[in-house]
Amino acid sequence: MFVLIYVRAMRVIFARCIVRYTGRIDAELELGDRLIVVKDDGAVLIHATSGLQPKNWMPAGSDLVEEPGLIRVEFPRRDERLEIYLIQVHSDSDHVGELSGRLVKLGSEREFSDLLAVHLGRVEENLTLVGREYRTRVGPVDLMTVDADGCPVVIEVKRARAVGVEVAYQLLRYLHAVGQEERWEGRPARGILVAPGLSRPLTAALAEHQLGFVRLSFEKLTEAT
Amino acid sequence: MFVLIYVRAMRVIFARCIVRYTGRIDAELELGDRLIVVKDDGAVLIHATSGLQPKNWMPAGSDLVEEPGLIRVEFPRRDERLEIYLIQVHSDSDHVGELSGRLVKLGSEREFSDLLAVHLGRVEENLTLVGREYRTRVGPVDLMTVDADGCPVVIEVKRARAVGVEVAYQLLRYLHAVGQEERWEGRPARGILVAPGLSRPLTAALAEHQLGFVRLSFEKLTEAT
DNA sequence: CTGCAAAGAGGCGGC
DNA sequence: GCCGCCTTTTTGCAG
Repeated sequence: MFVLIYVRAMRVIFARCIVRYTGRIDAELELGDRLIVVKDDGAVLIHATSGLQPKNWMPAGSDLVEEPGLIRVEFPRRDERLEIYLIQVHSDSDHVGELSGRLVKLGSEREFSDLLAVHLGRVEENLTLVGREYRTRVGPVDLMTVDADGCPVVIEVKRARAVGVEVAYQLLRYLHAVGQEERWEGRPARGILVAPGLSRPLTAALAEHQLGFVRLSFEKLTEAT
Repeated sequence: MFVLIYVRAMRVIFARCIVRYTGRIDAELELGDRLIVVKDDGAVLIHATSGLQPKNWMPAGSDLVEEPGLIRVEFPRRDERLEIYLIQVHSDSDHVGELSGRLVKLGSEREFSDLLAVHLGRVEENLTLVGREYRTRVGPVDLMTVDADGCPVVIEVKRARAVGVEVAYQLLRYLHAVGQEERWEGRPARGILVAPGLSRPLTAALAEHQLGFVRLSFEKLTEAT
């Protein structure tokens, strides 16, 4: 009797190598010792001995061809190509994984927005939710609402500590689009940013363009409800 | 006689583990087999057997403490913490790298912009360069120029294949700021986007706000000059 | 597939 | 340090 276990393997090579990438840009990684990770879905990573980011990589779905001293990786659909010239292989081993548990995240912006949708009073009194990820011509509004007068109120939610100026213009862009929609029958639209904090230039931009701001963090919202 | 070689090492563990991250969010990576990479600068990566991105990570500069069956990684400055519970270690080895060559990239936006700065004629005739990364109140303009009439012309350069609507508003934001600067003595400012391609909504937005567009890619610019 | 925005984004350059 | 923005961003989601 056999028991079939869904097994996934990855190959890990530590080698002195030269790597060339061509596709979205052209890049050459000069001779050095690197960790090369080849995953079973075609993803490839080239890591140096320091630094968080990989020096080179190829996406999942890549095709891999091996010749002596050379690993070719291709992603034809985007015309990307990676060549790993192996000068000296220090180690080369396969690792078989039989178990792959999920990654569970708590506290993302989506959650913040979900929670805020049922506590609109924390933003302003007498707001009614019209839609989440409400679609406009120029992108989705986090929380589309109307106030007691039936005027549209666009709410943009950010979870990041420091929010930059570009957000004021993101909000203005949505307001511009919402202002052109017929369903509001010409009533003026307002915009409100909800975030834990602002950059100084953003503070100025919000004032200049008469955009609202409510200081609120995910932590504050969860602990107070 | 001793020869001192600057050596950099990284540790590579393949293990069945549970990982908990707390800091910017809270996350739990459930029991599974993962590749754990610990670099000599404190960077830590947790990779599953598939997928390009690490499931968890910690930045370079992190502090690492090891106990039996547990690796604690901390980044106190940002109050981030990672705990790796090692249930079963399949392999654990150190890799010493003696050589670390540079990564040389060709074709980034900076280069595109540099090249365009000396070939302004490809954008429009009779433009004069005023500055690169020209600072305004709301962010840096890629190429600040003036036309033959002394009117300011803001040029935004994008290298990506498909550019989204938000770029039209980035340009409008710069135009708004430039329009308030005294040095132009009230002359009207124009904006031009240079990119290889546009999304359909962006095409509409550029027309609606009377922004210019020049279709040009890094490849085209290099081959034609 | 297109289009847009979030990400524990990371990393760079300027001030 | 703050601030804005580019990235071979990657990833996810909706129409």
